[in-house]
Amino acid sequence: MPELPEVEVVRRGLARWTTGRTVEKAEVLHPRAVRRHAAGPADFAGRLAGRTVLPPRRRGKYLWLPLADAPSEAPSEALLAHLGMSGQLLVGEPDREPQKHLRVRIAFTGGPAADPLDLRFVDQRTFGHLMVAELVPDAVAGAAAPAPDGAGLVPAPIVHIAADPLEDAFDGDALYRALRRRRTGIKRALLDQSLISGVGNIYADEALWRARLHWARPTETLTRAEAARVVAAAQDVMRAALAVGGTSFDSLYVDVDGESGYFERSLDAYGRRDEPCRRCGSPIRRDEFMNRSSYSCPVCQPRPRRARY
DNA sequence: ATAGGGTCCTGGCTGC
DNA sequence: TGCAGCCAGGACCCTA
Repeated sequence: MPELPEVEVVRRGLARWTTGRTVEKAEVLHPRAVRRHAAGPADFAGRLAGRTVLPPRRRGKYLWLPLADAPSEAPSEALLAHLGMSGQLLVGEPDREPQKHLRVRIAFTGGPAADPLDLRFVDQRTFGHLMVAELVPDAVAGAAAPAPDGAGLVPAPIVHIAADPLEDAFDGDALYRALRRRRTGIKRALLDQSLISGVGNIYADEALWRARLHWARPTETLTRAEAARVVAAAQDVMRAALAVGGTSFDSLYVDVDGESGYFERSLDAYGRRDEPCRRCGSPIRRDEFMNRSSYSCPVCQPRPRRARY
C-alpha cells in the first residue's frame, strides 16, 4: 500500500539510478497499465523513445520523471506514475528474468560510463498506472518560472492534487479553513487528495491515533489546534516511516532494488485489531468505513456524538 | 458545487 | 485436501 513515504523511497531510488539516462525503447506488456494514457500504448511508447529523463519529482502519491528533448531546455512532458495498491518500479540489469506481473518495461541506452539498465513497472492488482503527460505550471507552488529541471511544473492530470504535508508549499492554515467548510468526517477528508495529498488508509489511521481524534469527527467542528495536531501527527508519522524505508506488509511494496521497509513494526493503530493500545491498553477497534478498515482506540479516540462518514 | 457509494483487480487467506 | 468466497484499497465515476 504505497503512500507518501513509500513513494518517496521509490523516488529517491530512481533519482540515483535513472537520472540523465536516455530511453532506448518502452514496451507495454499489459494495456491496463497505461489505461490513463488516452492516446494508447503505442503513443505512450513512442513518446518515451529517445528522451532523456530528469531527476524524479513527487507530489503526494504521484511520481513523475520530466522528459527532456534537449539539455537546458525546460521539459514539456513527463512520465507520470501512480503505484496504486501493488505497483512497483524496479531497476536492474536488462536481461534478468521477467517478473510475473511485469506490465511495462523501459530500457535505457547505455551511455558513457553507464551500465545497461532497465526500469520495470510490475503491478499485481493493476490499480497503478503509467502515462506520458504534459507539464503545466504548478498552481500550488506559486508562479515560479519553469526551470530546466522541471521545477515549478506538474503533470496536467494532477493539477487538482493538493500539496502534501511534507512539501514546502503545504499550507496548514488553508487546510484548516477548507476542513471547516466541508461537511464530512475527518478521515474521509484526510483521504481526499484535493485537500491534502499523500495520505492513504494506513497513515490516516496512524495520524488520527496520534492526534487522538476519531475518524468520524465532523470536520466543521474541528478546532484550529486539533487540525494542527492531526497535520503534525501525519508529518511525524510519515517522516518516521520514511526514515526506515516505508511500511511493508509483504513483498508487494518494495523500493527500486526490491527491498522492503521496516515501518510495519512501528504502527500504533493500523492492522492492530484487538491488540492493546500502546497508550492506554484498550483493545484496538476495527470499524468498516468506505468499504475499508479503520483502526482506532475506543478510549483515546472516542466516537463523537455527531459522527460523519 | 459537494457528499458519498460503487467499481476495478489479483492472490493470499479462511472456512467448510 | 480442495475450492469458493472474502479481503486488501486509490482514485475515478456516477448519482442525488
